Amino acid sequence: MGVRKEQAAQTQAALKAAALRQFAERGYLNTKITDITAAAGRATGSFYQHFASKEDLLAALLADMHEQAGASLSGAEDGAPHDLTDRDQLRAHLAAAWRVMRANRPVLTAVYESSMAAPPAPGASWARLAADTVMFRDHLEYLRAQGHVLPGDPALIGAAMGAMLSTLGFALLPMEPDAPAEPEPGYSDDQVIDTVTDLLLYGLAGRP
Amino acid sequence: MGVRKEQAAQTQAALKAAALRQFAERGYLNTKITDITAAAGRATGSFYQHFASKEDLLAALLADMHEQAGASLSGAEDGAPHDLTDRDQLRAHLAAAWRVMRANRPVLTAVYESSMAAPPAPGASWARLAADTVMFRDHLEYLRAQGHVLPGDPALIGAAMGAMLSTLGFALLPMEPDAPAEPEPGYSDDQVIDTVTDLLLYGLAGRP
DNA sequence: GTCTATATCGCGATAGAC
DNA sequence: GTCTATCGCGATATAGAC
Repeated sequence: MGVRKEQAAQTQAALKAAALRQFAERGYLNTKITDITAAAGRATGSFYQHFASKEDLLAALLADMHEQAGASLSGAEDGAPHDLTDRDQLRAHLAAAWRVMRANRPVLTAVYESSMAAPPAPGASWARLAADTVMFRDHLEYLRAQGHVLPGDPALIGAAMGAMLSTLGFALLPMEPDAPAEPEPGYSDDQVIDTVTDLLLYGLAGRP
Repeated sequence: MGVRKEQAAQTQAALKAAALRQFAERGYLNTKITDITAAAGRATGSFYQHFASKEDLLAALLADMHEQAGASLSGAEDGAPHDLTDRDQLRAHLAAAWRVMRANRPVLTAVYESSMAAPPAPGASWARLAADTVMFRDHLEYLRAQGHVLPGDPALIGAAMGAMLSTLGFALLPMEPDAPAEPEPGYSDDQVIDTVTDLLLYGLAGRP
C-alpha cells in the first residue's frame, strides 16, 4: 500500500472514531461535520475526501458493525433451530442480542436518530422492526410447526419481543461499551436478561 | 370575548390543526414553521404571535392531549388497584393504552422525535420510560405485596411492558386516528392486544 | 491528500405597515 | 392581530493553494 493511501486510511479511521465519540456525546443529529473533523484533528474539507455526507459516514459505520457482529455471531448461531421454550436457550438468545447492543450502542442509536429525521413512510416502522426480528420469527415458526401453541402470529410475537428488548436497551445501556451500571436504575445486565427471560417465557402469571 | 380575541383563538386553532397534519405528513423534525403557516393559510409572522417556537407549539398540543386523555380515563381508572394477573383486567389496561396511542399518534410521535433531537443525557431515556410506566409499576407492586411472585423488579417489568406496547404502537398504528388496518402486516387492534395480553400473562410457554 | 478560505443556502426570527 | 419583507445565523459543501 502506497504512503498516500496509507495516510488516507489513517485519516478515514480517525474520522470514524471521532464520529463515534461525537455521536455518543452530542447525539447523531446534533453532531456537525465540523465537530467530527475537529475531534479527529483534521480540516473540514478533508471530510468530503472520504465521505459524501454524514449519512454516508453512518452507513460505513453500520457496515463495519455488521462485519464484526456477523463474525462474532457465526460461531454462536449454528444452523439448527433452537427451542425458545427452553429457558437456557431463550436466555442465551436474549443475552447475545443484549451483548451486540451494548457493544454498538452509539451506532445503533445514530441509525435510530437518523430514521426519526426522515419523513415517515407508511409501513416503514413495521418493516424495520420485522426485519430486525426475523430470527425470533423463524424460531417461533419452527416451534409452531412442532405443534406448540403460541399466543399469536409468530411475526407479531417476534416483533413484540424485539420491541421490548431494544427499547430497554436504549433506556438502560450506556454509550460506552464497558461502562459500569449507572446508579440510577442500577440494574445489572444479568438482572435485566433474567427478568426479560422469565417474563417472556412464563409471563406475569409465573411458572406453572 | 372580543372580536379580536376571537379571531386570535381561531388562528391559534388553525395553526394547531395544521401543525398536526404537517407532523403526520412530514414528521416533526422535517416540518418548518412556514409549512405550518402555509397549511393554515396564515402568514409566517403570525406564528410568533401565538407560539415562541415549534417546541412551544408541541408543548401546547401535548397539554391538549393530556386534558382530553385525563378526562376520558378518569372514568375508566378508579382508585382501586387492579389485578394484572386477571386476564380481563390486564387486557382492559393494554387496550386503554392502545386507544390513547391510536387517538394521539401524531403528537406522541412528534414528542418522540423531539426527544431524539436533544443531546443525550445519561439516564434520560430510562427516566422517561419509567415515568410513562408508573401505572404498570404501581399495579405490580400491589401484586407483589399480595404475595404474588413476579419475574423481577416491578419498575423493570413495567418498563418492559410499556416498551413492548409503545414500540409496537409506533410500528403498527396509522397517523390518522381512524384509518383502516394497513394491508402490510394487516393485524387488527384486537389481534395485537390479544397477542400482547397472552404473551405478557402466560409467556411463550403458554397457559398452565 | 490535506489544508484554509469562502460561497451558498435554508430557515428561524423580527420590523414595521395596515 | 395579521400581513409583507428582510435580516442574520448556522451549517453544508466547494475552490484552489500547498
